[in-house]
Amino acid sequence: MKHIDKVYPKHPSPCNCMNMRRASRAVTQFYDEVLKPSGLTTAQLALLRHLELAEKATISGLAKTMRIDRTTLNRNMKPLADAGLIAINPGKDSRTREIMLTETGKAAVVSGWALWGEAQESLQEYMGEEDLAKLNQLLAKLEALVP
Amino acid sequence: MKHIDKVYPKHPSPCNCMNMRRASRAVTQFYDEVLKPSGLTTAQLALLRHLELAEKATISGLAKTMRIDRTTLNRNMKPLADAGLIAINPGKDSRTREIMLTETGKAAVVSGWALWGEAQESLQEYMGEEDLAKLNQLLAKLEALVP
DNA sequence: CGCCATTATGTGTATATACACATTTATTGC
DNA sequence: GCAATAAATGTGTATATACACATAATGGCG
Repeated sequence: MKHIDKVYPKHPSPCNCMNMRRASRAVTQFYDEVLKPSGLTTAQLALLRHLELAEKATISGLAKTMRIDRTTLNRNMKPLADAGLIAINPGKDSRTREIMLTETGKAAVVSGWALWGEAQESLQEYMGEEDLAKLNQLLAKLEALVP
Repeated sequence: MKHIDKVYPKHPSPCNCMNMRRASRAVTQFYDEVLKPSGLTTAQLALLRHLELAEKATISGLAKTMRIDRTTLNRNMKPLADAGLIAINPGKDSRTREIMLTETGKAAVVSGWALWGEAQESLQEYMGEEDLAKLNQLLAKLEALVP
C-alpha cells in the first residue's frame, strides 16, 4: 500500500532544537485539548499514572523514573496536592517524602485515562503506525542525550 | 555500511506526548549547555535569529513566523529587551510594536551562532544524517497538528 | 461621520522547567 | 561514637508556555 507523503512547509529555522520544541508544544496542545474534560494536563496525568504504577514513591525516585528534574517535579506536585489528588507524607527515612495517590486521585486517573487513550489513538491515526514507531525510537535516542 | 542499532531502555509510559516532552527537554538541555558561553538560551537565540532575518517585525507577525503563542513571545522578549539585545518601539500602525535587534543584539547573535553550529553538528553526528532528516520530517508533521 | 467588526497588544493567572544554593538526615570510615 | 560524606528535600530566581480577559486602534460600511 503506497501513499503520497504530504509536504509540510519548511520552517525558516533549521535548528533541530527549535524543531523539537515546536513539535513538543503542538503535541502537548493536542493532548491537553483532548484531556480538558478531565481537568488534568498531560503532564499531570503522567505523574498520577506513574504514582498508580508505583503505589508509592519518593520525590527523587519518581523524578528519576519520569526522567524529569527533581525540583521541577517537586513544583509540579503542588497543584495536584492542592487539589487533593496526591498525598505527600513523611517517609520512613526522615529525609524522604512518601508520595501516593489519594482515592480522588485514583478516580481522576480513571477519568483521564480514557481521554488519553483517545488522544493516543488519534495521533496514531494521524501519524501512521510505522512513522509513530520510528518517531518514538528516535525520541528515545534523543532522550539519552542527557544522563 | 551496516551498524547495530543500540537499544534504549523502554520507558514505563507509552505516552507519545510525554515521549516528545522528555526528548524536547533533553535536546534543549543539550543545546543550552553548548550555548552557555553566549549567555543565551536556544529559544532566545532563535528569537534573535528570526529578528535578524526579518530586520524588523511586529509581535504578532513574529509569533506567527516562529509558530509560538503571541503572549508567550511577548514575555520571552522581556529579558532580551532588559539586556538591551532588542528594541521595542511603537510601529507606524499605532496598534503595533516594531521589534528590532540592537547593535548589541546583532553581536550576540554572531557569538551565539558559532556555538549553535557546534551543537547542531554534534547532534547530527550523534543521530546520523539519515535519522536526523527523518526526525525533522516527522516533527514537521507533528507541528501541523495545531493550526 | 459614526458604528462595529477586526486586529494588535497587554496582563492576570497558572503550569512547566531547571539551575544554584541551603538544610536536614542518613551513612560511612575511622 | 564522631567527623566527613552522601543523599533527599526545599526554596529563590529565572525562563518558557499558554489561556482568558481587557484595552486600544484600524478599517469598512451604511
